[in-house]
Formats: sequence, C-alpha cells, structure tokens
Amino acid sequence: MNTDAVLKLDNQLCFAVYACAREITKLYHPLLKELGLTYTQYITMLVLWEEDEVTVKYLGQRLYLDSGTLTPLLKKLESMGLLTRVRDKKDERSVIITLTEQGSLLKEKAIDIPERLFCQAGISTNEAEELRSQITEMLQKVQAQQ
Amino acid sequence: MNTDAVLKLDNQLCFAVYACAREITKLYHPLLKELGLTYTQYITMLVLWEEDEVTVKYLGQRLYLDSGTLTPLLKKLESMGLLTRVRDKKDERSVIITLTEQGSLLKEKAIDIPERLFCQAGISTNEAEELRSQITEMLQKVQAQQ
DNA sequence: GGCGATTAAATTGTATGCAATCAATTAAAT
DNA sequence: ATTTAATTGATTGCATACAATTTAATCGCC
Repeated sequence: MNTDAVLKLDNQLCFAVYACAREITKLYHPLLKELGLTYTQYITMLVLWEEDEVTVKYLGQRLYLDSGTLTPLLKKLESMGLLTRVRDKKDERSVIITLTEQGSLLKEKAIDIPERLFCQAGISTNEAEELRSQITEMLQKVQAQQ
Repeated sequence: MNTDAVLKLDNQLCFAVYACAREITKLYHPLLKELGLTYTQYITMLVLWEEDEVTVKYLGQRLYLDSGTLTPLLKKLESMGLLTRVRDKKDERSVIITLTEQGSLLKEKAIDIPERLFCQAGISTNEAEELRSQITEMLQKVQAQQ
C-alpha cells in the first residue's frame, strides 16, 4: 500500500473498529432505555451479575476502564439503588461493590437483550463468534503494549 | 448458548469491539501527541487530506459523527489554525470546511503513523485487512438498522 | 408567491473516557 | 520504628459522543 493509501480512512482497521463500536452502542440504546441503563452502566452490571462483591480495581480490569470513569459511574448506579460502595475493612484502599436486591433482580429484565440485539443487527451466531474471537485476540495484543 | 452464558461479558462481540476501540485509541495517543491532535481530530483530518472543501454533513457521514460532536471539534481545529469554517454561498444552511496551508502541511508529519502503529501493535498487514473487511461489513449492517 | 415540510448546523444537557495528579493506606526495606 | 515505595481510589480538566431541541435556510407543492 502506498503512503497515500495508508492514510485513507476506509483502509484503516482502527477506524472500522472505532465506528463500529459507536454504532453498536446506538443499537443498544432503545433496549437499555427499558432498563434505565446506559451501555457502560449495562456492561458494569454484566460483570456484577457474574460476580458480586468485587473491587473497583477488578471491575476496571474486566471492563478496561479506570477509576476516573468508574467512580462517577458507580456513584450513579448507587444513587439508582442498584449497588452499594463500601471500603474493604481488611484493606481500606479498596472499595467493594455489592449488588442490592434491586440490582440483582434487574438481571431478569436484561436476559433477552443479547438475542433481541442480534436479531435486530441481522448477524448470525457463528460469524459473530468468529469475529468476537478475532477481535478479542487483537484487543489482548493491543493491551499488552500499553 | 444458555440464558446465563449470553450475559457473560467475555462472550459478547459488542463488548470486544467497544473495548478494542478504546485500547487502540490509547495506542495512538503518544503518536498523535507529536502532531498535537486527538484521535477524533486525526480522523477528521484524514478525511480532509483526502477531500478538501467538504460540508460538515459530509464529514459526519464519513466519520459516523453528528454535528453535536463535529461543531465544537471543528471550531477547535479552526482555532488551531488547521482549517476554516465558512457558510456555503449557494446554500447558507451548509458550512464548508477548508484546510489552511498549515493544515495541508500537517499531512507530511502524519504519513508514518499507520506503519508505526502497526509495528507497535504487532499485527500483520494481511490479518489486519481481513479483520477490517469483516468489521466494515458489520458496521454497515448495524448502521442500516438505525 | 406563499407556506408547511425538510434539511443543515448549532445548542443544550447528560454521560462517558482518560491523562495527570492527589490523598490515603499498606507493604517492604532498613 | 522510620523511611520508602507501591497500591487503590478519588479528583480535575479536557475532549468527545449523542439524544433532543432550536434556529435558519431551502424545497415542494399548490
């Protein structure tokens, strides 16, 4: 590829990923509105529905987000009554996030979101899994450089 | 996949794309800092280096961004002396974006960024092109739903 | 020509993201 | 015990993103 072509937007893998991420988030918007969550709040709840009582640090590792993003987001979810934020007695540097009953119950309402989204986007399960695997590989490669 | 598994974060294609986009942007950060640009400002300049004198609407279509994002971003680039914003005489609703000489010249400094980034990320050109093609396909599928 | 519908930007308000820095606490070394 | 370093969150400042609304200009249709 010549020097001019590499600067063409449509040739850039990075831009494709970046634009795709935003378009997908927009697709989630109406579905998540029914739960009263934004996309970032939703993926935070996904982790907590898998594993309750985790630290902010752990959430950050799973979500690839830092405390500058998570602290206000978790305070918001706390104010919505979905979780609690309590300092760890054993190590006061850590904050333990715990779902409230309301937060746990919200999972039921979220169960059908993945399927509804896939239907909407018209993507087959197989090609999605293949693509997910490749992108995850790239994600880990890229993250290792930071 | 059972109902529990579909809600697992690591099974979600959408999250992989979302996290990957942010990690890639972070990888760009030190390279773009040399040019004094953010990632969004950089991709805006990419379009303008391809095609000068375009409308805000056109930029939005290429970048998948709306005027709410572009207007302040373009004002910033204007204040940096890289471009001008002028109403179209033929249709006063539109604003024409034109590179200044300084804006055009910046392209030279940007030429080697794609290669440096790929080296840094350790991704081969072939697998990148394959992945880019698949993600672009998904991007267009998803965007068609909006 | 006139007027409702449409279009293009700009504005407003909310929610991220993240770099950089700070503060508090804990762990390690001497 | 004291100093030093590392860890964990919180804070601050800046730059997006985008939904929703507003404003101004143009278009379509009669």
